[in-house]
Amino acid sequence: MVEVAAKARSQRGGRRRKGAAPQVARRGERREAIVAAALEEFAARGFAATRLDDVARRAGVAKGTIYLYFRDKESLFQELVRAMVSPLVGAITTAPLNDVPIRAVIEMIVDVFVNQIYGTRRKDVLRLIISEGPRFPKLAEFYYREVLSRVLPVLRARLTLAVERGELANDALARFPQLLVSPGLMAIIWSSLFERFEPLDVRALMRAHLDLLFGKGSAP
Amino acid sequence: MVEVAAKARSQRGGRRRKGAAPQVARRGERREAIVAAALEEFAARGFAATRLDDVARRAGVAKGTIYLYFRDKESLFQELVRAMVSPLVGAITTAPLNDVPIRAVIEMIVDVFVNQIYGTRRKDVLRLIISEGPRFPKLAEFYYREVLSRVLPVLRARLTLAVERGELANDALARFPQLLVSPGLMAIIWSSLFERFEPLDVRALMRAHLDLLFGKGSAP
Amino acid sequence: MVEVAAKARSQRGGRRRKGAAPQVARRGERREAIVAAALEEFAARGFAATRLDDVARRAGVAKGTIYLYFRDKESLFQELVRAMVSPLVGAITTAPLNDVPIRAVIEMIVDVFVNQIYGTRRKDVLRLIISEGPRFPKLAEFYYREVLSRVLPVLRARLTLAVERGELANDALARFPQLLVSPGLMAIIWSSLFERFEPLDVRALMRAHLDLLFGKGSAP
Amino acid sequence: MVEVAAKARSQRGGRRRKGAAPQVARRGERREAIVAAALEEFAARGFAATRLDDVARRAGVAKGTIYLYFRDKESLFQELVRAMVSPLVGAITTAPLNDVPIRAVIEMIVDVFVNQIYGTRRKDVLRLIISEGPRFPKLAEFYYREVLSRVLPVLRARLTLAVERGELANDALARFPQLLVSPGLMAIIWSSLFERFEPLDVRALMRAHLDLLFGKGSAP
DNA sequence: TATGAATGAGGATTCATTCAT
DNA sequence: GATGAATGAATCCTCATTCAT
Repeated sequence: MVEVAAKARSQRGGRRRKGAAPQVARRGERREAIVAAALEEFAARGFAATRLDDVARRAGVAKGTIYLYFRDKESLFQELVRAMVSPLVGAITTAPLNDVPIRAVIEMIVDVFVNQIYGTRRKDVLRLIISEGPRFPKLAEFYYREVLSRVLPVLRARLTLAVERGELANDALARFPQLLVSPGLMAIIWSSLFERFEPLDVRALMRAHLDLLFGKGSAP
Repeated sequence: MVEVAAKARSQRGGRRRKGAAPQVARRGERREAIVAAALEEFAARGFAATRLDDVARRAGVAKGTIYLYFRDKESLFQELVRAMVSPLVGAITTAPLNDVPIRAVIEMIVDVFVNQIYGTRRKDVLRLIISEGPRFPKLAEFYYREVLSRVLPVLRARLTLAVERGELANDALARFPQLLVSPGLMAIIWSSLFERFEPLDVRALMRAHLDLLFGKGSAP
Repeated sequence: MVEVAAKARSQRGGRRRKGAAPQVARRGERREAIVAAALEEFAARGFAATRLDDVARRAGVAKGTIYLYFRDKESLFQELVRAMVSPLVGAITTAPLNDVPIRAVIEMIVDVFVNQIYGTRRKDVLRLIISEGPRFPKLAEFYYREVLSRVLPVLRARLTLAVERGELANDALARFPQLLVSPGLMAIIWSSLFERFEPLDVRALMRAHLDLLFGKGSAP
Repeated sequence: MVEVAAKARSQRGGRRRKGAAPQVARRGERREAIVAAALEEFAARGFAATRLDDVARRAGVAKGTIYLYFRDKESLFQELVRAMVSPLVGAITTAPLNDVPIRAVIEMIVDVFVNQIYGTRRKDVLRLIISEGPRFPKLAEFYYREVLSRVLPVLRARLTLAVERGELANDALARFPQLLVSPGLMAIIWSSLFERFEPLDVRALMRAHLDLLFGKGSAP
């Protein structure tokens, strides 16, 4: 807003509004600040127990401001999830999977999970989907439509190809690609519940998972 | 004006039986009815969004009656989880695992999961632990203490033995027994979120999981 | 069934102005309106039997508004008492008592009681302290600390001086300054209980009290 | 009840009711136990904050039993006060006051206050009348009718006689007999609020009060 | 008579949402 | 646009009162 205002002033000799507090700049940034704050709060308390008051405070805006960007609490929640989930889909679906050995494909997926999800806020988003999904059918639907219905077929196709090519010993993974990612799910849930009692080394867990799939020591 | 207040406040008090709601007889049954109703409601709405009013109505008791059996909403929730989880532990930890081939052990575990958890209300309880655990540290602790810290070591020991005996090709499972059950977790979560878009055949999923672990067609 | 809960719970939220209730303008005035309304209600019904709903209605604000100004019912009650009591202390403790004849001092005290307490809302506040004090130890402590522990020593000192100067026939008052004000207490209690059966003329009562202390007809 | 039952059995060969817990004996005693328990609780918490549950527990009876003896909470409260207050009235109104010097009369009153009221549970009853009276018009009326309207005229008559006889220097007390007892009121209230900060010696206070009325050292 | 489990109206408190400024 | 004071519906929990046993 500061920059915008300056530009406006030079263009038409305008005047800045009286005594405004230091504001987050342009509209987009404000929205992002709210989304970021909301993620923190929703992740920490869940949907129902999160107070918009706290979201506003954390975002550095007034409570009413949230309603300038989102219809209501539920919209904020759903848009937050959408905003965090969407960017991820493209990466996987557009990668040229067929020209790469299946093990490399799977290791790439594991890598993406560890680095792009588990190591980031997206982990919290996934946890929110798991926790709150049953109460937000639209959310589950969105996730299924935007993510699963795009990623799973691609994955299934590549895995089926791998079976046909003899890259995989059997068709278990091809029929249930979910088995590929279930350890990731486990890691997310474990960390949110039992980390303090018994930490879980995700990388080691995922490597062990690969060992199970391909046999320990197989060349990558 | 002064005079009416005290009298007015004394006008409370209940009446019995509104002529509906199947009355449960003894104390134990009533408690169970409340727990059962609470499980339904908590599973459907989550902890925060569940109204004790609804629990009471579903249990066929008055709102106040719940408080004769449970200190408050949180106690009801936690005791509900405990009551559902506790009975399961004994079965696994006391089984004579060492005298049985590892594949049989694992198939038994899969069986228990499918029949004693996935096919019952315990599935919902597990989902509740996953969803609400982060907000109820005591619950996560309880589950870790009562279930994981008992079951995992036993499992780990048996899997380690299997590695030593050459029953397993590598130590991945022994180091991360979580990998054994992660498909179960996946199934629970999938069913709660995506069942309506794409049903998941748990038995087939678990069989595929076994295929991955032991190779398809290996003798059971 | 699962789907409706979250949405339903979001349907809350207020609307403004129901087209009645005199709206109070600034923040300070609103707070005062609440305090004034609370005093009326607490005085009429006592702490426990007072409904914040009624306080809000009387103050012309919504129930929730009270919580913008006071943490809870108890805070409202205690702050109300403090706000009414505090202003009074200064007057007495700063008066130059030693340069005035003891009779004048005592008559001033009687005057202050009759005009600043008995003839005002402070009478109700005192009655509240008497009635509710045993249940609000903090309140009794506050009153002792802010009022009694300041006023009594000053009074005692002046009365002791009066004995030494021969202004008083004996040291009864100096040792128990409470005797000086006990008729005032009696008046407050009598009026709250028996006014309708037998009105009590406070001024006459206090004059009779003075007659007892100094002998009737003594020069003022 | 044990004795009664034994007698009954010997008289008509009766049988005791099955498995009764050890009970407070005859009806009157039970009622008294309830009243005694109620006094403790009401004195400690006030009318509104007292739970009949606690009264029942303290009395060693079931909650429902209270309703066999008293219509409701308010009745219990009022009857409790009545039961404690009534016995006291006779003593004062029937004493042959006219044949005794006024100082002896007053000292007797002070004595009765110290020993029969301040030193007993009646102190608590008086405090309850003071605290709760405004909310229980019937109670205030009862007290006025049963106590004040009987005692005050007698007292006033004797004090007037004392004035006429020259036993008293002026008519202050005769016109406001309340002045005679206001220190007692003060003592009750002080003890309930400020005892822990500054104990009050009632006997000394009342003696000082007498000193004020009659001059220190006057022969009793 | 006595019991105490059950009832459900009542009231304190919270917080999503609105809207005057 | 931005603010945040105000609103009031919603819900937890209490406890006087009832009544089946």
